[in-house]
Amino acid sequence: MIDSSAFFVVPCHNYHRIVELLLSSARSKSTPKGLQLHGYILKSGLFLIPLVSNNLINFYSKSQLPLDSRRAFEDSPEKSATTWSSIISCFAQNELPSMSLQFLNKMMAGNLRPDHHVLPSATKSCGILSRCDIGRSVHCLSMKTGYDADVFVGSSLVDMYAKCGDIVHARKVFDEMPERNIVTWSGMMYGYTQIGENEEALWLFKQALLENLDVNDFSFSTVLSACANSTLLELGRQIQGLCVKSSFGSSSFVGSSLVSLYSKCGVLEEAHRVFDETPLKNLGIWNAMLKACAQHSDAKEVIEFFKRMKLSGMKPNFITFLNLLNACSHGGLVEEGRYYFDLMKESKIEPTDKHYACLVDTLARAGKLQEALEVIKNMPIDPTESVWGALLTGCTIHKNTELAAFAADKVFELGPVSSGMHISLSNAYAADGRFEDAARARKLLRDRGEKKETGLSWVEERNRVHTFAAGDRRHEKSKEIYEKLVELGEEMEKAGYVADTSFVLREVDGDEKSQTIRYHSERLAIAFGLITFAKDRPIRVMKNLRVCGDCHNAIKYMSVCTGRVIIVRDNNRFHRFEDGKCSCNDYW
DNA sequence: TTAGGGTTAG
Repeated sequence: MIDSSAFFVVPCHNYHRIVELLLSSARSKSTPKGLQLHGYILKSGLFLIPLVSNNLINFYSKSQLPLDSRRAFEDSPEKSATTWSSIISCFAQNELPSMSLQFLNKMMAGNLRPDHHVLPSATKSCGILSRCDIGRSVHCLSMKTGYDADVFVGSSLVDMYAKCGDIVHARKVFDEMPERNIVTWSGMMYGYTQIGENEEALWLFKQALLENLDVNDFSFSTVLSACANSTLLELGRQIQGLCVKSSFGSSSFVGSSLVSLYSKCGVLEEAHRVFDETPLKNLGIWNAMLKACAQHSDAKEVIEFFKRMKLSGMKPNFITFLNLLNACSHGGLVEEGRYYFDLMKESKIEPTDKHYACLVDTLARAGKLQEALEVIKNMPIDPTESVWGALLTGCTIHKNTELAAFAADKVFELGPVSSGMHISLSNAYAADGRFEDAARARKLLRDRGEKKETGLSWVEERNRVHTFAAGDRRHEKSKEIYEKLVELGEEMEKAGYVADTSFVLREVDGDEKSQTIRYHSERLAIAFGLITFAKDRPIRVMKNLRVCGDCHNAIKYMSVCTGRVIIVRDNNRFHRFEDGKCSCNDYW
């Protein structure tokens, strides 16, 4: 029932007052007030006035009620370009991008030309759908109508191409635009971070500063995530300073990027501080903090944070659960892993292959190989490489060579395999005595001209990054680094360290094996840290691959012999070595 | 006195 008595004070002929009320309901997100207004508008016949019905469409759009918006659109007697623009933008903003494009077609079928308000919305819809093909048509349309010179249209095109991964066209549009603003620049920076060209994104940010553009929370969060991706701690700190100065320090988007930056750089305390100091916490910052705890192997704390998050009224999404499940698998928490997996279904969130991979990983690492296999068999979606890969890893740890080879077969059946996977497959077959298949896996790797990703470790020193590969002698302090490692090696052996050469897969004799292992990239990076940094400063090393078992053991001895804290981040988590122990409890 | 473009967390 709609009660119009509340509007007795509103003179019927003054529809401007109604428009004002609609606008203020949209702004204050007061849906009930808007619904009452709608009743009044219908009763009084005011919906016949285009300005009123257009505003009604916009009110529903801002209230995230696109279907009601559509009804208001249908009721509107005179559909001008503005009316179409309102409804097309409504669908683009309310997760109905396909419908937004359908309405663009309808608009054109009625001989109305899309203008500079419609085109950005339509382009945005193409970006959301990752439909570069349709996006190109909209681009052509913009050029034909001359609206491609408009800064809104151009910026939306840059973003659309970036979202579709077509950085070349994004850049072409960007370069050819007659006028650019901070939105255009942010879109371009975002595009580069999406394809891993973080340095290019940083360079653009610097240009934006030099051109005196008003950088804002959007640009800050993007550039900070570029720093996070490249673990550029010092640069990130400097940019944080700029954020604070320009009063974007309390933005939750900026906060999420900062939490992620500090977490990825191994400075967990700072991540906590940023989290605590961000006044309005959105889902992103909660997820970033959960991920930070998970990366630093604090499964219990992840669970505590999750409880706090629910108490604060924040609803989890699929990323939240991915972090929870990840924490459970790293912490060896089998029961908890199962619990959160079921909780996700209760929360009506469909598990993706990555969620299944986490569950399988948890079970398989704990030695529950048959259960893990059952989970895979009962999956409602097709198991992917990461799911079978998780089973394979567990089988390797628990030396079930037959099941490992079976998992490897399944991976092979899926078709092309990612580069690191060939080695795992080959090893699984070899362990099961299937040498021909092992050779086949290796041959595939060679045929495709792929090499195993080179293992690299790096250390940040002020604004410089020192990178090392295994056996690398290119560094200017190479001589001191190797001397340090030899000296330290002797102390470590006295303390009881024995090199375990089974981690070297190449077929070489024993001596050469221990030589190779002695100079893995992380050891060179640590030695550099030892001879460079003050004694009380932790040595932070980043690595792109997993740390091998022997290095993991060796670094424990290094922490004892030198009395230093050594923090190593591998491709998915942190190891904090202190007094001969590692924070991962040897479970990684 | 209506309508348009960019961000975080995986």
